[in-house]
Amino acid sequence: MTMTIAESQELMPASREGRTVLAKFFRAAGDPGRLALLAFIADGERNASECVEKLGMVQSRVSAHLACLVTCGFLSLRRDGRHAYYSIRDPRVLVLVRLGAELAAENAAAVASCVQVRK
Amino acid sequence: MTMTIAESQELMPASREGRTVLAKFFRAAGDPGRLALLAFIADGERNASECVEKLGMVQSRVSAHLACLVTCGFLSLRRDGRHAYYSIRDPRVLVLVRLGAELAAENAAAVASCVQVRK
DNA sequence: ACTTGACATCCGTCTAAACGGATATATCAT
DNA sequence: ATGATATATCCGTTTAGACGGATGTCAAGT
Repeated sequence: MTMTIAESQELMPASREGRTVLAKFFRAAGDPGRLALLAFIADGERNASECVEKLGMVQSRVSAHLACLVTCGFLSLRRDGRHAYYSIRDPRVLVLVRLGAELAAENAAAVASCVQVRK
Repeated sequence: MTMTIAESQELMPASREGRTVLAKFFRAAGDPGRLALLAFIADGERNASECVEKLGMVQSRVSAHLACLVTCGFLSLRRDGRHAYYSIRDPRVLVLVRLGAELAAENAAAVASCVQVRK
């Protein structure tokens, strides 16, 4: 059985549903507010109010974004009393974001000009 | 000057505009159709009609998706006569997608259930 | 028990963006 | 020159999703 180099390690799920999940995962990273949260929390565990204070987003937005990042596997949640503490769930999350940042930065002008993804 | 481990290598741009670009970049990867195109083209250089034929998307969609992937630095474009040939622009693109696929797969059920990112 | 503070959820509004059909452009063949 | 084929662009329609305000829930302090 022959296979190309690209095939030799599976790139992504072959099923439609698998790709849909992967697309959702990437879109979870595809919001500036959520990226700002990731960056802030990458610095160390943070609770929700610290995030609100630091990022100057309204509390309901921050809460929803954090919930999204937890559900999609970027953050983990630890509850303590009335506080909710968020931290990076897996170091690979940071690897992914760094790699994306690297590739995006090399193309920043072009990416910024993309009309399909406008904002 | 002290810094945390997370800070020791820059995670992402600190500026609002930089994060916006990064968010756009991730959203370019955040569409099932574009992911299917990436997977197909990862197998080897393809022209647009091959993509249309293989993926069963309408031609206008495929064309727009491919343009987006080129602009955002996922694919490179080579023109030959009336054909447009697309290939993966940088092996790191595949690394990024694989890593995303890995993380998404570990959380597939949760990701699928995320209400912030619905489909 | 009541209040306060932390967080989550609901809701209406508005913009982003996916979609497919139609059309434009450009290249090649005859 | 004409027609056919490959790709790109335009457009209207529809859904996804970001946003902030209001409200709900739940734990701690008094």
